[in-house]
This record gives sequence, C-alpha cells and structure tokens, in this order.
Amino acid sequence: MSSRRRSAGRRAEVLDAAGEVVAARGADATRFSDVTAATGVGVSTLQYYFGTREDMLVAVFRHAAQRDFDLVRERLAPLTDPRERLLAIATHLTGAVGSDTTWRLWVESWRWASRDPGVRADVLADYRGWHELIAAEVEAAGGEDPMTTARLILALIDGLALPVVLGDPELTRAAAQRLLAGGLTRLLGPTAPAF
Amino acid sequence: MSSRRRSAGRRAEVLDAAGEVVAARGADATRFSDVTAATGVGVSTLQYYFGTREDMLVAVFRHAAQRDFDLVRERLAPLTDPRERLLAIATHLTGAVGSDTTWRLWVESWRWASRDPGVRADVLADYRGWHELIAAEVEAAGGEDPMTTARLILALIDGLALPVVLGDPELTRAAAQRLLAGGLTRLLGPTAPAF
Amino acid sequence: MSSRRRSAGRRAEVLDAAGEVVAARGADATRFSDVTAATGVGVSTLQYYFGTREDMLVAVFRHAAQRDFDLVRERLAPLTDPRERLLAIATHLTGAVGSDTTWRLWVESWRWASRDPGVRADVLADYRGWHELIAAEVEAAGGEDPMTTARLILALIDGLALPVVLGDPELTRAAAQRLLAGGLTRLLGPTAPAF
Amino acid sequence: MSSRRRSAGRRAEVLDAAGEVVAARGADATRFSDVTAATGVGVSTLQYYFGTREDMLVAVFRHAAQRDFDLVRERLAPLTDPRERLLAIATHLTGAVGSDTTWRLWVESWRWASRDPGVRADVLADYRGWHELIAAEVEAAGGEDPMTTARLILALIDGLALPVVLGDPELTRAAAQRLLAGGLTRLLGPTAPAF
DNA sequence: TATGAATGAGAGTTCATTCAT
DNA sequence: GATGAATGAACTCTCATTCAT
Repeated sequence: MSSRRRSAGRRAEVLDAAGEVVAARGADATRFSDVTAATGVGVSTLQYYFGTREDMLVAVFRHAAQRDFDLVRERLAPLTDPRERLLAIATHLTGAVGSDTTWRLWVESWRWASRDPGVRADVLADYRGWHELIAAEVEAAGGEDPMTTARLILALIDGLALPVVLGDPELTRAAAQRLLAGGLTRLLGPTAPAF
Repeated sequence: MSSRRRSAGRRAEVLDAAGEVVAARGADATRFSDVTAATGVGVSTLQYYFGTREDMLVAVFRHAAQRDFDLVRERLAPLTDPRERLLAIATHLTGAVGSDTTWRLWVESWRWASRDPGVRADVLADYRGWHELIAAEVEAAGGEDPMTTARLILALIDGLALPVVLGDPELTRAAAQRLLAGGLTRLLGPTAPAF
Repeated sequence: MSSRRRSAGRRAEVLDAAGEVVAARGADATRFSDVTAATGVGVSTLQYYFGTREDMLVAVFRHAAQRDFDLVRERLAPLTDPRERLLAIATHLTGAVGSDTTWRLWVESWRWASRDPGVRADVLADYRGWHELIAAEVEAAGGEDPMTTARLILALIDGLALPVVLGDPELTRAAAQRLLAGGLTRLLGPTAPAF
Repeated sequence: MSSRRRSAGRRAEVLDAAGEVVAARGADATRFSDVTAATGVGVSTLQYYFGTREDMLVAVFRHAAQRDFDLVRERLAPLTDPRERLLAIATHLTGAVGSDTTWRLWVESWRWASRDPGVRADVLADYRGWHELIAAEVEAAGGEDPMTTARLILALIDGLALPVVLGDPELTRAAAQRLLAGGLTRLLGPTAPAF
C-alpha cells in the first residue's frame, strides 16, 4: 500500500522531471539515460514504470497536457470577468516560470501526434478542450460566433508562442503580451469593449 | 564545369527529396539511409555532398525556407491588390499540394533552431522576412501599425497551420481558409474594407 | 502437511508444464516468464520453488527423464514376450502423443549435459538404465552379446527419433516403426526369430 | 577486387572459428562477443558480414554442413571397395580431430531446424544427401533394399555419435568403432560379407 | 508460503563516420 | 567526383535476481 503510493508519487515526480528533459532536448533526442541523469532513477526502473522509451514519452505528453490544463483552471478560479479570464488564458503564454517548457512540450506533442494515432487523438482532444474553454469566455464576453472566435484566439496564442519561445529578440514577453491583448480586442470585434 | 553544374543540380534534387523525408519522418528520425532510400544516392555520396548528418539537415532547412519564400513571391507576382496579396500569402497555408511538407519543415526548423544558434539565426531572419513582406501589404492596404498587425497576421497563420497539418477533423482546409479570411478582416481593423 | 503436500503437487504440475515449454522453445530460450505464461505461477514463485533458472531447467530434465522411464515400465507391465517388450520399448518413439516432447527434452538434456557435469552424470546414468533394460530383453530373447546389441538398438532408436521429430516428410511415423522393427530383427541376428 | 576476395576469405575463416564456438557453447548461448573473442573480428564487422546473430548462426550451420560433406568425399576418394567406403563414412564419427565439433554442430542444426523452416529445409536436404551417399554404397555392396538399409545405417551412426560425443565412459571411440563395424555387418544382412 | 517492486548486467542492433580506392 | 568496406559508439530492451512484505 504505502509502497504503491510512494511508487505512484515517484512516478509523477519522474514525469515532471522527464517533461523538462523532453522540453529541453526534444522528444526524439530524449534518451532514457537523460531522464536518469535528471532524476537519479535508473534506466531499468524507468522502463519498469513506463515500458518502452516511446511509452515514456507519451506518458510525459499526457502528464504535461493535464498539468497545463489544471494550472490554467487554477489561475482562472479567482477571476470572474470573462474578459479578464480570456486574457488570463491568453497570457498563460508569457507569465509563469516554466511556460517555455509548456510550449516546447506542446510542439513536441504535436510532432509526435502527427506520427502516432494514439497521441493524435489525445492532442486533438486537448485542442478541443482549449477551444471550448475559450469559446465559453467569448460567449460570456458577448463575442459573436464563439467557436470561430475561439479558434482564431487559440491560433493567435499558438502562433505567438512560437517566436517567443524561440527567443525572437524583437518580441520580448512584454511585447508579446501587448500584442496578444491587442489581438484579442480586434478578434472579439469592434463592439466588444477593449481590454 | 558541366560536371560541376550537373553535380549542383543533383544536390538540389537531393535536397528536395530529403526535405520530403524530413517532413515525413521528422529531422531527428531522418537517417542518411532514409535519404538514400528516397533518392538512390548512396550514403557516402550524401556525406560527400553535405558533410555530417546535421549539416545535411541544416542544408535541407535552408533550401526549404528559400523555396517557400520563392514560391510565395511567384504567386504574388500577378497580384496587385494588397488585400488580395495578403490573402494569397495567408492561404499559402491551405492551397498547394505539398504545403504540409512546408509546414512540417517549418516546425522542424523551429525545433532545430531552439538548439542550434546558426539555425536560429536563419529562422529568425526568415521570420523577419515574412513580417516585412506582410507589413508592406498591410501598409498598402491602409492598415494601421503595419508591423504589429503583420505579427498578428503571421501568428494567426502559423497558429492555424498546426491543426490543419495535424488533420483536425473539425478544421478542414476550406474551413481554415474561411477562418483565415475572417481573421484577417478583424485584425486589419474595423476601418479596413472586408475581403 | 497438507499445504506441503499441495505444494509438492503444484511443483510437479509446474514441472510438467515447464517440460512442455522447454521442449517447445529449447532450454536456452526458456525464460521464467515463459513458464509463468504456461502455468500462471508468478516468476518469484518459480524461483521460490526451484531457485535459479538453471536449477529449474535441471529439475525439468530430471523430472522428464523419470517420467519417461516410468511410462515405459508401465507399458511393459502387461507384456511378457521379450520380443514384444523390446518392440514396445523401441516404438515408444512412434506411439504416444507427447513423444515429441520426450525426444526434444532428451536432446535438450543431452545438450545441457555436454556443459554441466551434474546433468552429464544424470544423463549417463539414464543412458545406462536404458541399456540395461534393453539388454535384459535381448538376453531373454536369446540374442547374443546382450550389452553390445542393446547399445546398437538404443543407437538405432535415438538415431531414428531425430528425423521423425524433425518431421522428415520421407519418414512418417508408420515408416519409422517399420524401419525400427526391421532393424531390430537384423540387429538381433539371423538366428533370432523375426518379429 | 582484391579487397573483396580478401573479405570472402576472412568471412570463411570467421565461419570456421564461429563453428567451433557454436559447438562449444551451443547456438543459443553463442553471442557475437564470443565470436569476437575467438576471431578478433569486431562485433559490428560480424554484423556487417552476416546480418543478425541468427543469420550468423544459420551461416555457420550451412558452412559446417558443407565442410562435413566435402571432408567425407575427400576421404572417400582413394577408396574403391564399397564396404570400405561405407566403413569410412561410418567411422567419420570416430576419426578426425574436430569430429566432436561436427556432431555438436549437427545437433545444434537439428535443434535450430526444429524451430526455423529455412534451416529445417537445409537440414532435411543434407539428411537426404547422406542417405543417398550411403544407399549408393549399400547397393554397390550388394545389400538389399538400399534406401531402407541406408536409413538404418545413418540412424545407427547418429545414435552412436551422441553418447560418444557426450563422453560416455563405457563407450570409448575404439569401442564405438567396433560397435559400428558390427552393426553395419548385421544391418547389411547375413548374405553380405563381413567387414 | 508466496509475491510484487526495483534494479544491474549484458546483448543485439542501428548508425554515423573513417578509410581506401 | 563518388562509393563500398569496415568499425566504434550509443541506445533500447530483456531478463534474472534481490529485497521487502
């Protein structure tokens, strides 16, 4: 019992650390030994926990996606104004420490998804989850055609994240945040109040 | 001379084919032998052409980026109306066969750029090139703050490309094109004429 | 007591099943997990019963040799005519279902015996046991030089078993049995009555 | 050219040495590294020559079978009397240095054949080759029913080889040779002249 | 008595690369 | 200019085994 619980906790810790490794090195370049170096957990133990290397990567993707979603929900909890909530979702990009990790992992997931049907299903489901989350806020904010707008907003967020994470010197995080706020205003349409 | 020219032609052909391989398998998973299988050119010959495997990948990225840019310019040539030109750039995404290859290679480049300073410089320069191309059209179309708008437009394009290439069943190419057109209108601001 | 007896019974069952596995896969290729799959008994339990993997294999060999001997004795019990008894021993090869298992295990034992002194001693003792069993019948049948003849007969049986078990299409079981009967007649000498 | 020829020669040498290793350790237990230790040829070179480990083992079997057959033919060449020739074939068992290797490899082949259809076909073809070789001599020696007799003789040879190779203390090589000579006389029938 | 968790050792295989031609 | 032969490095994976319960 207690060993099983300890084991489960250990597994989750390993998943977190492995996520950092995958974000830093890329999924293809992540070896068992890299995760071992980052965690102190032996290679065979990783295999015991996760199975093959690819199984481990998939587990990392799922875990990271779940954490990301949970994190945003947490941030959203204290906010009630839909416009504030939208902005909170959007600036999830620029805010937290580790958000680079989040975006890198998202790209890694996307890449993996394009070759693995199981991961594709996961990623598309996550994608849909984000759409719905955003669409609900758009609707509450009085925006027209919530799903369409939500798609545009999410595309904008994703598309801005890429150069930010890449470290485009012309696009600091602050600049990105301003761009994002401005873009939201435009996308929500002329009738929506500006942020 | 003629053999050098023939050689250069062969190299370019190999780069095209290698680009397809990289798009299909991912850069990390692209082995010399995969390119050999796709081209009939022996492993040693690839090394003779490009050097190490990573050199080859970088050459593929540069070649693909150049081709992409050239292709858009070509498509833009017959168009004069800035709004039409903008839309042509934007729907570069949805149109041609092989655009999946383009977008996949873009993601591969982005990933490689995260870890290789040389590639990062290339990718950021390309990025800037696209911004300027778009900004010029925004300005010609009478949009305000062309660079800001250009960044938003490019982000929208990139952000929409991802689910399209991943094959999101809720986002057909036609739907993406409509979204894109709508998004452009909104981003260019209420004063800009609708597309 | 009862649990010990149950345990001993379980161990014997496991040995039977493990024998099948060894015959099918070969001793070297027999993993604990193969036996687990065949018996439902966990790996650790197998180790608890037998010790190391090699200990288990040796136990399988001894068990199988014993069973084989017991089985032949059983078949011999109702027969009194030495010639019939000899033929019964000889055709132990062609008769029963499961005789493939027997012969395969014999080859596996032989191979193991080549490298393990303990198993070699067991196998040579078994070998001697068969010789004596056969020699007694040869003597009773009036054959000359019983031990020599017994050796020849046993060699003939072993030598015929190999292609039969291998599934030589030119040597059906029926053909093997006829060959064996003919061979016995010749080996027992011209003065012995034909079978 | 010369490098290719050198390569072919090296390959054959390696096959000889690998045959010794397989005979000594058993096929299943033969690792690339064992052959490396025996030959000085690196593991990857072995793989370059043969492919997978199993491919190497199969190559060893074929090579050994061919060599064995060639060797007997060589020994047969100077002999004309069919009875002498038969005895030469039969005592192929006891004679040469390395005959243990031959028999051990034969058992290894047999075992491999029982799980690999390709090897089974090879082994059965070899088996048939030996039958035909023996049958021709039986016929020349005036024996009746040459194929049947050949089968019995071959079985006797195989069946005697096993305990000899195992080192049965009651069956020295000299004793085995006497047994074999006696067995041949009996199997060829009372009308055939004794050896 | 029986079993799951964890782990180290060892093997096969892939692959880029070097060298010689 | 182009290519095949040979080889070392690195990685995944399997498996027996030990430990704790």
